[in-house]
Amino acid sequence: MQPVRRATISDVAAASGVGVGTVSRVINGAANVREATRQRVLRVIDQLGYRPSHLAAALSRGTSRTVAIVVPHLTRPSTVQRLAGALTVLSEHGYDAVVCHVDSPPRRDHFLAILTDRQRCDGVIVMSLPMAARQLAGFRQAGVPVVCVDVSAPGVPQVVTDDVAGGALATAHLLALGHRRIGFVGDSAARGEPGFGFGSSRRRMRGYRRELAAAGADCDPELVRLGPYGPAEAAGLAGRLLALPEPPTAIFAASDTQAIGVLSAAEQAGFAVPAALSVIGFDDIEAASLLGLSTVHQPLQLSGSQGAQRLCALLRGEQVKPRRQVLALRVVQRASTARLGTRPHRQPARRGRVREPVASC
Amino acid sequence: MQPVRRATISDVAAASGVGVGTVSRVINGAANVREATRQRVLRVIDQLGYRPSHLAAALSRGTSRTVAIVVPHLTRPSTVQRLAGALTVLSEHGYDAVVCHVDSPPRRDHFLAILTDRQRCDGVIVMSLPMAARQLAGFRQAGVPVVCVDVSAPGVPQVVTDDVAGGALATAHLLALGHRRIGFVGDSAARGEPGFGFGSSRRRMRGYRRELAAAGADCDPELVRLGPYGPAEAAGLAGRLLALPEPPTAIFAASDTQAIGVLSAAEQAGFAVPAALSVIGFDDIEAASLLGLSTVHQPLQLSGSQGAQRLCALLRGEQVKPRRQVLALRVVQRASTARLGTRPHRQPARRGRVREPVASC
DNA sequence: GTGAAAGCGCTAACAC
DNA sequence: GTGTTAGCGCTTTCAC
Repeated sequence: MQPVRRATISDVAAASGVGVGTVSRVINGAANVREATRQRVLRVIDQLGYRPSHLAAALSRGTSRTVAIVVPHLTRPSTVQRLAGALTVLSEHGYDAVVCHVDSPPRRDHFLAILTDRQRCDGVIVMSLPMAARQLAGFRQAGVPVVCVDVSAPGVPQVVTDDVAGGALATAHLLALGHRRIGFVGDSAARGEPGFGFGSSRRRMRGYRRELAAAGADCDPELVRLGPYGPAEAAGLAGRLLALPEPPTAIFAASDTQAIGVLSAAEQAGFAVPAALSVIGFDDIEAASLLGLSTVHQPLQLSGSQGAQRLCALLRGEQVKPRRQVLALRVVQRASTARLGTRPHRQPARRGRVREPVASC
Repeated sequence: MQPVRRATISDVAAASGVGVGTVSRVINGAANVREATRQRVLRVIDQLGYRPSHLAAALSRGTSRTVAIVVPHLTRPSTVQRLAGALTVLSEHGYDAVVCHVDSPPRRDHFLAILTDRQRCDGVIVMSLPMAARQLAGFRQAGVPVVCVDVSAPGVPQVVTDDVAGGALATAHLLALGHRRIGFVGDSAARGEPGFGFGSSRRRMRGYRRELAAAGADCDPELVRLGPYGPAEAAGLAGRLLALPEPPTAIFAASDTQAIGVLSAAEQAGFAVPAALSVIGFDDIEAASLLGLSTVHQPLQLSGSQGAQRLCALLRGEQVKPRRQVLALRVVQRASTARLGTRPHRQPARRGRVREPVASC
């Protein structure tokens, strides 16, 4: 039906009686083209149904205008928000974004390896994924700029939060409410997991332990329960916590998703929240405010957009000034945490007070 | 530090004393290369730190091995699952996936326009986004294969569910439990929204109306409440429904996310679920099972992977046989729906019974 | 099994 | 302003 051989730039040039250079200028909106010429070329382009070749342009130009985003756990609410933030910025800057979803260590290594191909992408954003020294060296050697989001890497521009401080913040909030027996529900560092052993859950737990120790509170190892990420799993862990002879009066979950599991377990076990059990999460995803969940807020979307912004700056040849950008964390108190011993007074479940900003940009 | 000019294939050829053709064969794992030669070339590649140019290879080959996914509402749980399903399959087939996140009609049109560029992508997957005839024609003319997921388009291979039937299914479930006054909470077709006026919510509502009419049940227009997507918004709508002089005894929400808002509103308004109010959602996202939410299950991830699979087949030059693939829907009953008039008997909140499969593959 | 050479379709530098 | 030309770095015949 359609002619098999599609028009190229030189077909357009010939048909409009100009050189390919001029056609190229018209296509790319260069200023130095007479309006009449421009119109004529445009008309021919339309008549011939000419569409420029993305590849040829990119090869000739020497840059693909593509950025790769390497990211595990895509289906977690926090991850998606980061991704969305990055996509918006990249798109605004005219970059295509190829998303590399990491669902296993081999896949991670695969992506990290091929992205050092020449002219595959102009830069890459690595989210929540610790990189091996060899992989970092690979990018450096290939001259492919990298920006990390939610993870650190030596010498790489990064947008992070202080998870340890955040864990401490959550714990301090509970301590301030008079709690002394505070449980923790977080991720086990499952073997074979993409970010094996270095996730945010671990760091938040460190903050929890530090704060407990500083307060001289109960550091019973039985109060710490780790398992696979997921609300149902967290519910299971919390259930066992609540079945203890001396159960905790408060639980800090490493993420809101897990905190939701904890809430569910509490209901199941007949612990009224917050009267009999205080619960605090981390992230401040959308569901948190709906459920009246107290949590540690972090700017998820912003982390993604900032990461992308920094990469774009890098690609413009600019320097990114403080290598490490630390985003602010703050406790948002809602209806799931209360003073120890308080009777079930109904609190507004929707609006939360904001407290204690921490860290800076 | 590093030599500015990086090695090309001809550098490798020269250094290993063979022609570029041979190097190309080695790189691409072609069979007809003597083992000794192969080893020698490989060694030189390593020494020179040679990395093939993705762009040059693609241009020369005439295909980018890239697939674009155009998708709105990325942060909705259902969308992410579809996306994840597609990404996995594409990656397995060696395709890069560029994700085009549509957050407004102009952006949608922008993406749909540039994706018809020659050699930009080998094919595109359009999710949950109705396409204009002109856009469809654009792809056809450009020879870029398109597959739709969660949306129909004339002449385009598509993976969908029967949302109307799903809406009817949910409603029938409530009717079977004895409910007659059944509310509906769904999306308003907000002007300026990407998929203006043709979302799944609308179709599910049609099924709801049809089923009510067929049963001769109450079709009070006051029982239908539409608003912007989101749990908080849905909670608001449900709140007003429950404040009615004669409130509904059951509510069907167009998505689980909105159903969660309804649950929250019910709690707020003092309606015990399911004793005083039955609630059913749609999608069966992870949170649904945790909250014991009855819902209409649809295979989200599968829709994405099937869409990708079909596109890959298309790109292999194969025919995709039934143009329209309809995925099965079924009601999953959990703890949020019960027979009208039933007293608050505790049901297991986690495990659900599965009922009434509908439609086929 | 291997080398030589012809493109792939465009951008950018340079001359007019 | 506009035309001409030299690459961009690879894949792929086609001989040998």
